[in-house]
Amino acid sequence: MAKAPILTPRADDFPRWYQDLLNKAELADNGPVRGTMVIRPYAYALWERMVAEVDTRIKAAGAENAYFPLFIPESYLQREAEHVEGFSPELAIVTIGGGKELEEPVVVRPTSETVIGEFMAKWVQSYRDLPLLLNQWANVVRWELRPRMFLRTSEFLWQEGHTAHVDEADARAYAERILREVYRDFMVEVLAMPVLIGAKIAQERFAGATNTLTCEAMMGDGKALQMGTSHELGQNFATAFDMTYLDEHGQQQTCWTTSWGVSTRMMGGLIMAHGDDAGLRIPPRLASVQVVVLVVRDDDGSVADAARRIVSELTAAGVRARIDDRVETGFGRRATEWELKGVPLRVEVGPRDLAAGDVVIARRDDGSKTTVPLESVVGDLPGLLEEVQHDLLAGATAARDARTFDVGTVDEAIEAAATGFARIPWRLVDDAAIDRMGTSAVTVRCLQTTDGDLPGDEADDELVAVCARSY
RNA sequence: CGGGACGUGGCGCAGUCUGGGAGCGCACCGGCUUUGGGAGCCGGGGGUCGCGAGUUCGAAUCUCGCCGUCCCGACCA
Repeated sequence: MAKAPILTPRADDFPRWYQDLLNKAELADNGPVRGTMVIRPYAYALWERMVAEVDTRIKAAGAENAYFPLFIPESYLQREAEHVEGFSPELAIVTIGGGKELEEPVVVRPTSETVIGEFMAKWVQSYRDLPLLLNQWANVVRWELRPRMFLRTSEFLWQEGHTAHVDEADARAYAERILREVYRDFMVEVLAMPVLIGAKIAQERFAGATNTLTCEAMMGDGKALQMGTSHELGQNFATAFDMTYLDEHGQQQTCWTTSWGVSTRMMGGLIMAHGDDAGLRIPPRLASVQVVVLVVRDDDGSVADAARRIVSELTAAGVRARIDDRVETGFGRRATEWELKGVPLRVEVGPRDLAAGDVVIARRDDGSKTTVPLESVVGDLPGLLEEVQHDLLAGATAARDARTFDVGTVDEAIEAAATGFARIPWRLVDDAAIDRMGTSAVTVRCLQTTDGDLPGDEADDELVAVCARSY
């Protein structure tokens, strides 16, 4: 009598579960060119919600949006040695335009430090022009050898912020501010993902950065995912692009710059952090559809009328609600579809409910159902959405903590990282240890203070290295 | 890019070893009955068997090449 599972159970084959979910929840398809993907409307609606929430926070941090070209002269990349070395293997380069060989090949941007640096240099003349705080929403291309939908695709959508500052302290403070007030705040408060913040070790830094800060999340299989990064670029790009200004003493100075980004990779993180064997579980503050009002059946049109009334009242109350009145399709199928898509709350209305003056509310996060009076449902739902939001974060935090282990040796770290995160004193991790962990696919995800904050002035031997397998 | 597995209607697969009718389940379309957890019955539509060569009277099936997908590794913000 047991039906075949809708999705491959996560415990059986996590990657397969992920693929199944992308298909069944109508999130994405592979594109015709290897490594590319088509983002379907439901997933794109979620991305648009992410964009809206992140964009609001970026603007609150003082940055302005602009747009720079997709094509970058190859020579720009070459001006910063580490940068070009880091990106060369994954560049897409256009050599023919308009049917003719180009005099200088153009690269399809893998990131825009170089073009933006060129223009920042032009725009910054005085210390009064600083800080210069820019952001752009764009697509970028990095030719990937091993693509994975949303997590690593050859083309992806993202936001890249680029800023220039008078000195190192100001640049550092801004890079940290973005990490805390934009990225972590968004991930914790909206995505309900309890991300760790920390600094990357030298080997894991962005090509051309002097310091890379990161938000790391734990996925449902215990592996880590880098959800966003904020870089201090020192004066590397400022020097390469002659980004200078006159200070208040009339002295020529070189800027200090930062860059920071989050991408459609966060979609993959959202899926793998909250998804369960029945599908997605979208946190309410993110959800493009927070409540679906499902007409169970309708003999005379009265049920649909009641459902429409609920939807319009919810909409008026600021809830993102929609109706499902496809009564020609069975109840069970439709309930299953909305579960796959992770809609946080489902309101079920049928003739029996209506006769009793009730509706049924089903929570996606814990599967519970409660019957409530029709009159109170609209008033109750906003609070219930917040409760679901809170419980998803609490659940993800508990799941992460249950798989996080403080260890005292590299061997223990490797063992703990097989199922989750290992926290080990950084002073115990030398180059040989990093190599040894590497053979078990374990890497240092970030360095933190013992209480989980960004490294500051403390000596290295007081820091903790969080180690894990990762995507 | 190295190792492995796999490409057959939208999805999941059988058929390939041993060459000769392109099939099954789900999904889709129509009708009737249904509708409180993945509906039932009847009737339908849809596939150059990944692509290209080759062997053969004849290729989904054998050979070679290429492309793609998934896993592992290397690489990678």
